[in-house]
Amino acid sequence: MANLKYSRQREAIKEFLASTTEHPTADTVYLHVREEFPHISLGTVYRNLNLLADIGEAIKITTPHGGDRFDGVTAPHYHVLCTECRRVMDLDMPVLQSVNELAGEKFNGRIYSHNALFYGICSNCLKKGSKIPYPDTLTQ
Amino acid sequence: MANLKYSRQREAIKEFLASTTEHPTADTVYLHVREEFPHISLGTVYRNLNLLADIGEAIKITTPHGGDRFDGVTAPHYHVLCTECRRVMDLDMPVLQSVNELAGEKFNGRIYSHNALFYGICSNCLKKGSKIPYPDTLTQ
DNA sequence: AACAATAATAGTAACAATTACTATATTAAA
DNA sequence: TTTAATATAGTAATTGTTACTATTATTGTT
Repeated sequence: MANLKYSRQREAIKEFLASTTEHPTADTVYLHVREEFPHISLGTVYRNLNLLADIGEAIKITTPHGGDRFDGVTAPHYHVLCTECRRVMDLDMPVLQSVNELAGEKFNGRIYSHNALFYGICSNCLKKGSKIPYPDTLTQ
Repeated sequence: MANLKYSRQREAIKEFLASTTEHPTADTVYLHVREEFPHISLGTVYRNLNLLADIGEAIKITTPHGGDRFDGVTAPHYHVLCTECRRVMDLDMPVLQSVNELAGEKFNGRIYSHNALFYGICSNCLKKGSKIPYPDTLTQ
């Protein structure tokens, strides 16, 4: 593993991640960090976000729409994707660690983790009259 | 909803999806269907795969690496991603429908489904000596 | 404080996956 | 068999992301 060297840009990226629960994309992080570092490059943002994810200081969330999102909260937790506005929200529900073993029994190999993405309509979009889409089972 | 009109290309795509459990990418589908339709365009493959997913005759699986994958089996089920060889495999385990309600209690809105992707090492890669990577918790 | 070794950066180009566009062809139905 | 609608092939454009490179910043050492 390569030695990490401090960088102010990386620190700003971490701070921004810590300050939001919006699960921003790399581009959103870029737009915000650019307020402090007007010359920061998008590549630097990507490199650092991936680095943070690699060393376990951030989580990369892959969703069916748009680019990957990043989360500064590294404690295992699930997410909800509002399929109307495409916001990604935290779900304050314990991670079902036991399903890894359950799944392992059915799998010819080793399972060490899982993630779950819930699909729903957020309260905001419900207010606006959004309905659950068809097909209502999008389980991958 | 637009009226669907039969197309031989779409039929071939469906047949190929039905014939495999490999969860192919659009490109892989393209390469195979091209054996029967040498002039089929990649755009046609994408359009039809997305169409099939929209009408519930296929499932689109988004993974953290590489392009989306497609599955002709539409009954809800989970998948395992081997983080070594990146194969996506079916998991023969009942979908935990009850967690949707569980999650709904914790979410200010409506939840209608979820998907889960398990991370592991397949038997093949275990044989080759592959180990579980660090961090061992990749739960998004 | 100056130096050397290493890692990080900005800026740009390249890449991969996917969608959009358009003129032609196929399908379905009158 | 004409007509209207949908689908196609081929291509260009877009999006999200990574790779490259010369320069700069960091860190440890004299």
